[in-house]
Amino acid sequence: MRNDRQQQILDVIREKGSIQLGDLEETFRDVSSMTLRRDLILLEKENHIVRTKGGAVSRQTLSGTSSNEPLYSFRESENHEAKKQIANKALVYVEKGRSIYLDSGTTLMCLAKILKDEPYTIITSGLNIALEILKKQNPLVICIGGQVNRNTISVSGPSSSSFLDKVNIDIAFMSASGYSYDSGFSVSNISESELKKQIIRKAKKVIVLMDSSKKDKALAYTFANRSDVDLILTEKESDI
Amino acid sequence: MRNDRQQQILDVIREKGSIQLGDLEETFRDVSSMTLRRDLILLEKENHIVRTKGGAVSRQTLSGTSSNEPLYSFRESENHEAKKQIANKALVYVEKGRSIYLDSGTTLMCLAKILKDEPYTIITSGLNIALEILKKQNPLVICIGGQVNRNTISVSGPSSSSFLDKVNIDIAFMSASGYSYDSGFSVSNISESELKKQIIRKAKKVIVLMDSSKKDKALAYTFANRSDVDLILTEKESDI
DNA sequence: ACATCAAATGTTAATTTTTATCATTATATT
DNA sequence: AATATAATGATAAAAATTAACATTTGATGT
Repeated sequence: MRNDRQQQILDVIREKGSIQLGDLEETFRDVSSMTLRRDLILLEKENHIVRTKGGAVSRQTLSGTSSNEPLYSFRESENHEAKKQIANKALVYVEKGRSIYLDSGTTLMCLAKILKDEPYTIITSGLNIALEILKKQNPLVICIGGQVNRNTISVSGPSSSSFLDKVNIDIAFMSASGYSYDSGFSVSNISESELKKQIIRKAKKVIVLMDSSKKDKALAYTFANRSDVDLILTEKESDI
Repeated sequence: MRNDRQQQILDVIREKGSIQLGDLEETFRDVSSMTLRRDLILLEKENHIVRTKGGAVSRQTLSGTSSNEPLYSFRESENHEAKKQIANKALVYVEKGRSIYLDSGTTLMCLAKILKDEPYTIITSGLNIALEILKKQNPLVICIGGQVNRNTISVSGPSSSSFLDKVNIDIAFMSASGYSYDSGFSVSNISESELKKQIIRKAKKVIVLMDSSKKDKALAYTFANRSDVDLILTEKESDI
């Protein structure tokens, strides 16, 4: 129904909020602009985006903020089953008493939901993730400061960096918008990329949670190479 | 800034969710299509719509499935009516383009909800307040980092302080748990008290929003005296 | 391996929409 | 009334979209 490229396009649009056709042409040099155009037409038919002149914007919804409701409407989240599987795999690596970083993103939100209510320190850049963990009684929640991105509901920016100097991270669970052998792990937002770099430098152990649709994709900003991370968890049997 | 016709166009787009330029031309036969086009450009600049090829869609339908959701939909907290009154009084002091600090607390949440969707920088320690402001299109949202308090859903702590060094605050809207002539403004949590102190030092103008039930109460930690703040807003006629 | 079909993609011209520019008309200000 | 300023109109140039058809790719059955 929707192929890999189309999924990736949707991911980028959701992350950035909007896109220009020219940007897509640069990212997907191996297909014609007409194909990309057709991809956008499909995504618009599926009601995920609205096409504009020369591009498209995301229809992604911020739903009610009564702190009990999830911020993303999860039924619409793609690959939800895969994400739940990945989160379950990650659960094994979460140890009581540790200092744990949870990146932003829907996969990490899945992990946040199923985390045991035990005393650890959860550090996160995702506002919705912080609120989710707050529902539990025992974890200490630390939210990174910075400018909030409307699309990812996560903070980043220069002020985030200095904030991180002071915290220790035992284990970091990271997300990525794309991974390829040549480009490593990448996202489409530079300040989020910088934040991720810094997290990875600080963390003693780094685990990337990534459903397989992200594989062989390269986005604008690489934040890590394969050798920078300790483990990649996917929904497939064999992790990369 | 926005004329009658433009307001009418926006109303129609919001009601129908989207519009085609042709429909507008039929409705407004007395102006040229170029003028209607310019109207749409203006409305897009104001972030109320997104222009598409041959028309436009409302940002409300873009970002909200439940456009019917009432403005005040959160649970009635204690003294809710008073808080709404106070928030309305505060609204007058909010100027476009400024850098504004919103403290945590339900009164400030009231203010967050009724803030106009205009371009200012909102700095806040309240995670729920940040999320509320994020629903709007224009404000830049900056969230302070730190440890999150489960009861107030707000951040504070040593790391918050260094974060604040880098931001400027034109006007700070503060809350308090108690006020008395002798003890000044007080709260019951030391790190929140420290954060408030620092905010007040940095802000060019300080306004305290406080329903009258807080009067003549003193809590453990004083963060300011009457002379440290410029204005106190209450639900009563005469502000203190 | 081959033929065949269907789906996906590429190419190009025609069409539509948008932008840019400048002329014109309204509105306000002194 | 004179002048400036803003809003609108008209039109050509530019850009993006669509439509139509050609080509490639990938799967399937023989």
